[in-house]
Amino acid sequence: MNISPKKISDHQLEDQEFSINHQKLIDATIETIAKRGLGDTTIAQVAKKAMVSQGYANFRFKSKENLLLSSLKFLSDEYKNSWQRIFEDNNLDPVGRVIKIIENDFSGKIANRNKIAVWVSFYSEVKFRPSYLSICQKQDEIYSSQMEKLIKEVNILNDQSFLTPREISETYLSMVDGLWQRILFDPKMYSHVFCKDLIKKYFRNIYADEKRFV
Amino acid sequence: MNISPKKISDHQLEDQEFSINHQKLIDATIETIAKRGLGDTTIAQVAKKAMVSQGYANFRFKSKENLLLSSLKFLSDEYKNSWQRIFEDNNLDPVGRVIKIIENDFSGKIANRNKIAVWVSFYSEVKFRPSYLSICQKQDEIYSSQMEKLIKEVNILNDQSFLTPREISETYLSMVDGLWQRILFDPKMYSHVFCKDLIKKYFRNIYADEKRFV
DNA sequence: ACTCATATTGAATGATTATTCAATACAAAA
DNA sequence: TTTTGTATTGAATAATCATTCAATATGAGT
Repeated sequence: MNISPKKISDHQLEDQEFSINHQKLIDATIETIAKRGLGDTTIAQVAKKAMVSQGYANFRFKSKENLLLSSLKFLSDEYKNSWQRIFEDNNLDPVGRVIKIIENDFSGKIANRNKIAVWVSFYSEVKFRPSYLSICQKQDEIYSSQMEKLIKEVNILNDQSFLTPREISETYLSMVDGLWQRILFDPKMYSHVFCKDLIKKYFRNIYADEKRFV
Repeated sequence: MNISPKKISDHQLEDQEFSINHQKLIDATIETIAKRGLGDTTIAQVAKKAMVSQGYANFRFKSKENLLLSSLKFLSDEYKNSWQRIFEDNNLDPVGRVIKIIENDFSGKIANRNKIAVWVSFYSEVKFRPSYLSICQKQDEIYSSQMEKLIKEVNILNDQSFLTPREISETYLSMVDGLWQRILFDPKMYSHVFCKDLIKKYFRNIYADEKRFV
């Protein structure tokens, strides 16, 4: 892999959003990474899958690095939208929201093997590419703080004194990351039902009176 | 008499293990992956770090793929040795062993940022390289079953009826994977102490009478 | 129909890198 | 010392790819 980054302005970046080819290329990038891995993903393959010429793909995104970055951003935004909606849902009580969050984190749309493969590919490069880190980290901080706030609300309604909201939230986050990774190894064993049940049992154990954590 | 350099007998393969250069190259491979990432690791860099010629590195390991595989195997064995010893330690009672396992999983030798970076690099390729998967998976199965057995012993001595040993063990394993990954993002926040305390609190919550899980 | 600006192509370029192998160093035996 | 087998080198090779860009297509405005 040999990437020479080329910076583009924010304005140019916004203009990109209006092109149909822009999204076609991002989709093709994600599919290709999921199928062959980040290291074996070439512009030629992505362009072919998106049905544009190789030269065009490079021209549109200025560089391979930028295409990858845009794809990560897209995935990151998609995920964020899915949980943001739940945290802000006033029709649900705190426990109802926690359950929705769990269900979302292991829904077919989010926790499927292809998307996880892409996530893990980017994670693995985070240490070497500050641009990846900033996208992932920023999102994670928001998710993390929202989750902690939500647990705080749950704690008010359900007596629970030993563990702090921070601790419960961090435990949840690390379990999700770990289970996602395990889905890659053995998707049969780590089925969505298995993962959700495991996490719900964790909560059930903390909030013994709350029957909704089956 | 014309022996192809590609085919090496089992005897010769064992000889490899005794070669100083063999280990020098594996160490250099791990260092290079930790520093630059799997995708940007070249034979030339590894050879330079190991202070042998580029041609030699390839000759010795037959291919780059094989060098990477051998490095993964080495890391895997090193980790396995560290926990195997604890599971078999008869001087400790079950809870004592659990605590040692936690301490080992977040010791400086195991959970340092360089080694985690290498692990995650290989994990991210697992879906595309069956040879990586078989090494990682086999080890994980043993660890997993040993852990479950250990928790079973703990359960006998400490009253705990709601969660099965399997569930507790799976929760632990996923938390470790998740926390390791998080150490890559933010090693300051996810310090060894923080990680160990988080996991101990999990156990303390399950086994309320067991004071050793601080 | 013509002009001009923009979109898209695809072949050429140059850089990188795994792999090969003839040449050489080395050391042990004779 | 000479011979002989093994260890190691490093330069050449061939393959892969990101990137460039001159050429061409497209389509809107006149």
